[in-house]
Amino acid sequence: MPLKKSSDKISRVKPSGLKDDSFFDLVFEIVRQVPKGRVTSYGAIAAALGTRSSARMVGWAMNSSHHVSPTVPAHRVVNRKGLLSGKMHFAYPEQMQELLEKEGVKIIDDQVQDFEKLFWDPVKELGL
DNA sequence: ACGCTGACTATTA
DNA sequence: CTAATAGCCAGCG
Repeated sequence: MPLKKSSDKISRVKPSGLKDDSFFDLVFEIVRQVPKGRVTSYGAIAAALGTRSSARMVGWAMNSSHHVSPTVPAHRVVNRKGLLSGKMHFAYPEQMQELLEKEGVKIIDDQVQDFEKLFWDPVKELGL
């Protein structure tokens, strides 16, 4: 892969307004690849990046996804139980469920129905 | 600079 | 099955 060593250490800094080529961008790319009407989990994304234990950072990355373009379908990312744990971080909590249902995903009491069937595993689908 | 928090998960009891 | 605990690491007071 083309490496850009502008410094002796890996860049994790955030130069004023400039996007960083860290973990965060990788998360966004994977989330954008989630097919419509499917969902995935934070842990699955973290695992695809090789940082299974850092599932929390995936959620944190989602938090940054708001000011990233193109739009990141963060509503397709739920926790491992299929619960819409991140719904309260959207513009308004019901938005996440609305978007999912619009894509054909059934949700009852913040729980994705047929979660295992709709689950899209990036590790498996991307062949990692 | 230190400590707490958090859109999580795997492990253990 | 549920409940409690540890690990994870970037941001914020």
